[in-house]
Amino acid sequence: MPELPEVEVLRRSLVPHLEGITITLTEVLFPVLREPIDLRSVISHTQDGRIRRLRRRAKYLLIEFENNWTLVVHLGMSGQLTLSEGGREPEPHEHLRFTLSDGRLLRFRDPRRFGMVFVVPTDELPSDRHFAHLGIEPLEGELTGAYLARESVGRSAPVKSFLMDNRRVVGVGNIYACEALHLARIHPKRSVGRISAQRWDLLAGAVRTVLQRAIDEGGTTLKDFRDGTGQSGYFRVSLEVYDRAGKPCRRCGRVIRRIVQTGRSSFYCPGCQR
DNA sequence: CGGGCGGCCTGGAGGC
DNA sequence: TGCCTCCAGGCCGCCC
Repeated sequence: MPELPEVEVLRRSLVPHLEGITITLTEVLFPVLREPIDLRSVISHTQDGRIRRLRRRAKYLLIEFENNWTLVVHLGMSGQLTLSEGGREPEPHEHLRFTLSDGRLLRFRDPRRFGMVFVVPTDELPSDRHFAHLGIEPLEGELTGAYLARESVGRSAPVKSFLMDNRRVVGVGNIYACEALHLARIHPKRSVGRISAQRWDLLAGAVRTVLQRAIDEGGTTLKDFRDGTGQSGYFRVSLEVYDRAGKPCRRCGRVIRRIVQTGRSSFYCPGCQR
């Protein structure tokens, strides 16, 4: 599900509801995720804690408490973090829930269990093993063609895998890698060793443009993405290539193709992308 | 050592 | 209707 835009949309949707709020009860219903939830530490550092602010790093949502601990949530492929006003009946695949001081619930559900939930002291977050190797944030001014060109020196990987490698740039997953490459008119299989400086500039701009537009549209809901209040995103209708195999390119009319690269589907236009 | 691949899970779609 | 296979937005570790 969630690439950078979806996590950012989730974060923004939760800010007005969570910042300054106190958690009165933390309950772990089903601790089994890819990394098991450490009940003791999650409960002891969030229950009775007051949320200072919500941040994001890469595809991780960071819920920072005034006790200087941070609750880290990763949605994996199918995770959802939603506020609910209704009853307290457990929902399907509900792993964890927080009761807020106003009585509402913040629920974490994740059918496929690729998500992650853990706590870490806020000042130790950068050196945590989930974060230490991460590359730059694409929307914070550091992503330039020169940076990408520099990072690609001595490599031969296809540009799509390179874009999705979070040691270089974070937040770009399968959908937005395909979309950015289409916008920059680069074939997903092109080797990073054979991309000109001008084309790197174009690609850096395309990544930022695509991510920003997706945020503006509330993210991409293919199936199950919802923000913290249950809203779907609308960027799906703006996708130019992702999941459009067999349909015409809206820019040149050629038929969009699907290929498989490192086990993932890549969608591209054989007319525009060389 | 860069990079490709399998594995982790459930559920929905489509073929027969 | 039911059973099977394939596929899905991420990430890590293993292996060549």
